[in-house]
Amino acid sequence: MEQIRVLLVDDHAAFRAGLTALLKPVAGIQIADEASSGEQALALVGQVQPDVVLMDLAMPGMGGVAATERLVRDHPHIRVLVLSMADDDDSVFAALRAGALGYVLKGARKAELVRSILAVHGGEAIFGPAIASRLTGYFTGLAKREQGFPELTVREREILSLMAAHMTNPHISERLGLSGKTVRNHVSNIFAKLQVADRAEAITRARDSGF
Amino acid sequence: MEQIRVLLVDDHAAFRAGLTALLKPVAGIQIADEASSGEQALALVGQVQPDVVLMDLAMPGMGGVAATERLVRDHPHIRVLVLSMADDDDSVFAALRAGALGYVLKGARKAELVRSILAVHGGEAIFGPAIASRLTGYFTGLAKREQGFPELTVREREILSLMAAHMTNPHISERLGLSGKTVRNHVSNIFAKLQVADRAEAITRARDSGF
DNA sequence: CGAGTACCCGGGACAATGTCCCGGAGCTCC
DNA sequence: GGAGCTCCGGGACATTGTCCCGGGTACTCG
Repeated sequence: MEQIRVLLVDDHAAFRAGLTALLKPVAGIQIADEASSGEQALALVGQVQPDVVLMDLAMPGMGGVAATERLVRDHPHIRVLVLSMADDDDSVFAALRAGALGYVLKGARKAELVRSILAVHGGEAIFGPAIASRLTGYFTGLAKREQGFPELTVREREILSLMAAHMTNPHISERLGLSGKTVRNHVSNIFAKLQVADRAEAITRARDSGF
Repeated sequence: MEQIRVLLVDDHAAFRAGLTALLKPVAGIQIADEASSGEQALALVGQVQPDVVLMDLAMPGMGGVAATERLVRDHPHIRVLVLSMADDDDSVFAALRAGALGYVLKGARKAELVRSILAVHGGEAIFGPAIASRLTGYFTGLAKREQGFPELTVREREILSLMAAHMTNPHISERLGLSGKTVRNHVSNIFAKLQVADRAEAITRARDSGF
């Protein structure tokens, strides 16, 4: 049976030891090595060749976010699973932006942790319950902003999309073969329907609505 | 051992049958019922009381997205795992906005599917490999947009933040006790530094950069 | 101390943007 | 045959943005 090689990155030796003891008896998972800092992790991945890196975020020196960013950039085949205490929005989204495939809190039960390692190893993305609620909150929050988007005519939607692409009125009129005046009138009507005062706000609204 | 009650929602009877055959022998998972449309699923959840709903997206009548939206709104304790053919951005993010906790492609292997059901049942969020890459692309794409935000002076940041609040130049000048002309000049300088042409784009940039 | 630099404050002249009017053409629905 | 839209444009006007300009202040460097 092929083993999943895991690299542990955490500044607390006791936590690494506990994790090793927890994962040692699991079939299919093998602790390849440990690192106590982001710098050390980056230095080790070359020779250790892990499949999955279990990454803590709060560490002295280079934090887990920066380490993750460099790791996924230099070794795209390695999957990073963040294992952190922090469940605030900033930490979660910073890890995601850095390229982490998963995010699990340190309080996770063994079954959840093992499942997460297996999932991440297969290229799946997985997030613990507390993190999952932040993620869905993020997207359904977006959805909420979408509601109440007024109905626009075909022409108006066409023009709004060109506006959202940061085109000036003359460019739009040229593209559509219209008079500059007509475009400005359409633009004005769009503003009225969206209940906004200017181009800037109209584009913000359109963007938030996934236009 | 407690069973996870799963409700299958898909308009193809053959696919439901295949899925049932696949999941039947799995310990801990139980197919509670099947539905062939979004409407039928909504009608069934009350009496079936599933823990997890396996939801297809492309269905005649009410689609999976709309069904998911109503389902999570009316039954927050039920977790929705989308099982779809579509791997485009629109489908994935529409499902997320609707409140789905997971998204797996129909080509997924049995192990991945079972793992996803278990994860979603525990409140975790999980996404198949193809979907995971879209998700990380979304967030690392955000990160890319954030970089390279030029340095602005104190005054300029002050004015930009008021612009982002959709204030007109006269309002800004009044608020700051400046001449309207001065504000316009500041605004113009901000545009030059941000390398944008108008208010709209400046605000978009500021927003994307978490200003 | 003087020179240079960066920031802040404004004016002038001009182009682009947006507002509130107006009328005409096509189109559907009753 | 209206009644009500959407679309197309004009006129007059205010706002916004651009590219110039100069004066004042504060800071650093030689």
